[in-house]
Parts: sequence; C-alpha cells; structure tokens
Amino acid sequence: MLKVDLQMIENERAKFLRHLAKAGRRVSHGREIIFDEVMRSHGHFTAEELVKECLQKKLKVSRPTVFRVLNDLLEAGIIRETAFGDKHRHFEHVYDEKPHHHAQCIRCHNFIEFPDRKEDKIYHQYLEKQGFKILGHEMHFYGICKDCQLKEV
Amino acid sequence: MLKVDLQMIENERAKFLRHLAKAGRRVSHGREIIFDEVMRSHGHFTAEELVKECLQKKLKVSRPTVFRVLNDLLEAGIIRETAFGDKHRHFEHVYDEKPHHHAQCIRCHNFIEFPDRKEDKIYHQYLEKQGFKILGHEMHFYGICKDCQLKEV
DNA sequence: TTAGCATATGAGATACTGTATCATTAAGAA
DNA sequence: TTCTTAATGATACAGTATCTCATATGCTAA
Ligand SMILES: [Zn+2]
Ligand SMILES: [Zn+2]
Ligand SMILES: [Zn+2]
Ligand SMILES: [Zn+2]
Repeated sequence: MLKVDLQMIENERAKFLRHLAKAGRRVSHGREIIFDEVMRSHGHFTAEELVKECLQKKLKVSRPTVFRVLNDLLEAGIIRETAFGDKHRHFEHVYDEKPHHHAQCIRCHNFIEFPDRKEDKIYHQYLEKQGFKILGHEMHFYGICKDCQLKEV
Repeated sequence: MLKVDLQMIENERAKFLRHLAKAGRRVSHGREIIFDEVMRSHGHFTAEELVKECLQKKLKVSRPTVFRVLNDLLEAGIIRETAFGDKHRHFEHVYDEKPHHHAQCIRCHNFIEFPDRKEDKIYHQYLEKQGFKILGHEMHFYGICKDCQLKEV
C-alpha cells in the first residue's frame, strides 16, 4: 500500500526523466501532469479512473494522452499492469513493493493485498516438469471485505 | 482436458434439456446448434471464438444468440466462466473436471491446467484473519509452453 | 531570437466486446 | 392448423482502448 513519501516521488521522477532521455522523448506538459496525478493516486487504479480524475480536475490532457503516458510509465518501470477479470486496465505502483497478490471485494471493488508465499512453488514444479517456462503468476481471490460485511442487512 | 466422449455429450444434453424444461424455455434451433458447437470445442474457449466459428461455418445463429445460449449453458451448469486478464469472456466445460488452475502461453494462448492444491489454504488463513470472506479464487500462471519454446530461433 | 524540425497532442474516427430494443419468426400446445 | 408466447436477428448502443492525422509545442541550431 502506498505511503506518501516525497523522497520516493522524487526518486521515481528521476527514474522517469532518465527513461525519457534514454528513449529520446521529451518532458512534455502531458507527461508531467499525468506523472503527478499517478503519484497522487494511492494503491491500485485503472486507466478509466485516471482519465475521469483528469477530466474532473480539468487538467489539460486528453484521453489518448493518458493512455500514452501510462505506457511510458510502464516502460520506465514506475507502474506495473495487473490483470483482472474485467474489461479495465489495472495498474499499481512498483516502488517499495514486495511480490504480492490481490483479493478484491465484489461489493466495493477495493483490494486487499497479501504477500506472495513460497508455497506456490509446488505449482512451479508441476508446470516446469511439463516443459512450461514460467514468466509470472497472479493469484486473485474474490469475496466480501470486512466493511461490506458489516454493512449487510 | 476434454476427451471426446459421446456418452458424456448425451448426459450433458439431457441435463440441458432438463434445465430448459424446468425454466419453461424452448428447445430452439439456436440452442441446439450452439450446444453442439460448444460440445465440439475442446478445453477452453471464448465467446468471440465461438461467434467466429459459427459465422465461418455459416451456422444460422446471430451474435446475440450465441451470448444468450452461453448464459443458458452457464445456468444449466454445463459450462463455467473463468476470468483472465483480458477483455474476453472465457468459458470451459464443467463435466468430469476437478478444481484446477490455468497456465497460459503468451505466444499461442493455449492453456495448461494443473490441479488445485490445498497449499492455497495458507492464503485463506491470512485473508480470513483480516475479516475477508472468500467466495473464490483463481491462480493464473503465464509463460511459454513446450511447443512454442521448440519453435524459438 | 528566430527558423526549422521532430515529437507530442487532441479531435474525431475506429476497433472490439458485449447488451438492449423491438419487430418478426418460430416453437410447441391445443 | 391455429394460437400464444418465447426466441431470434438487425440494428443501435455502451464502454474501453487505440488509431489517424492535422496542428501545436518543445528543442536545437543559427
Ligand atoms: Zn467491500
Ligand atoms: Zn497490488
Ligand atoms: Zn505456446
Ligand atoms: Zn480449465
């Protein structure tokens, strides 16, 4: 989960600028605005949420630019895309995070994170025995969070 | 994984007919065609694949009907929906299957299945301690399958 | 400062998956 | 065969993401 940490934000900004410089891209208005907005967001977010936030705040960025900068941030290793069973693109911050999985509440759609355990290795062995080269894995629990259970009738 | 098994298909067809009768629905042309097409498909499939298959074979069914019958088959317990990190609806057959997870090849998009192990329980304990009520979970590995590794340059 | 070029951007079109509407067709009972 | 009702397809639509391309902007070199 994201703690506000100005030093970290500056580190990430430096990383972003280095990436842009190396790729011969410019530090444009859109990239600065959206970088700031992403850094302000906590935990997980979707592309749509970010677009809506920018429109509400009347930031001078368009929908395609949001998606373009999200791709820049992915390339720069500042955010990571996480797959879920819906039609939205989900992202989360990379910094200061240990490998973890997600549990999502089907009512409020919030996430709980839990650390990756080496017990998953038993599956690795099984797959590797079949010649499958593992590049990654995600575990996704779904259910009802504590708060939403309390709200139940 | 699906073995062609005529007896099983007849069992599933009977189950489908029972379900339709109980719900007061008709055994229509579209339902028969799409049931057959689903039974012909092996393993996992998406709604889009099924639609394309029907169009290619010039079967007399429309896109909305494919989706409607998929919902019928879900209700009847003949197929089950599985969530993946893309924007497609994924389905698989229910019969003769034990709880399992999926590994998907990023090249050919085929699936390998592996059985669910009780080692996942360690995550259950963690989440339940936080008051999260678990309704289900999926584990999704991605990587490169044996065949695609052999095809590499 | 200015000119010139390459990149970034936004408006709008487009792709793609999935649903909703509704007039028409067809299943199944009598 | 007739009648009632469910099923269907054509079409429009919703929602997310991407593409196109003319224009705007940042950057570099005079
Ligand atoms: Zn909740
Ligand atoms: Zn996370
Ligand atoms: Zn493969
Ligand atoms: Zn499966």
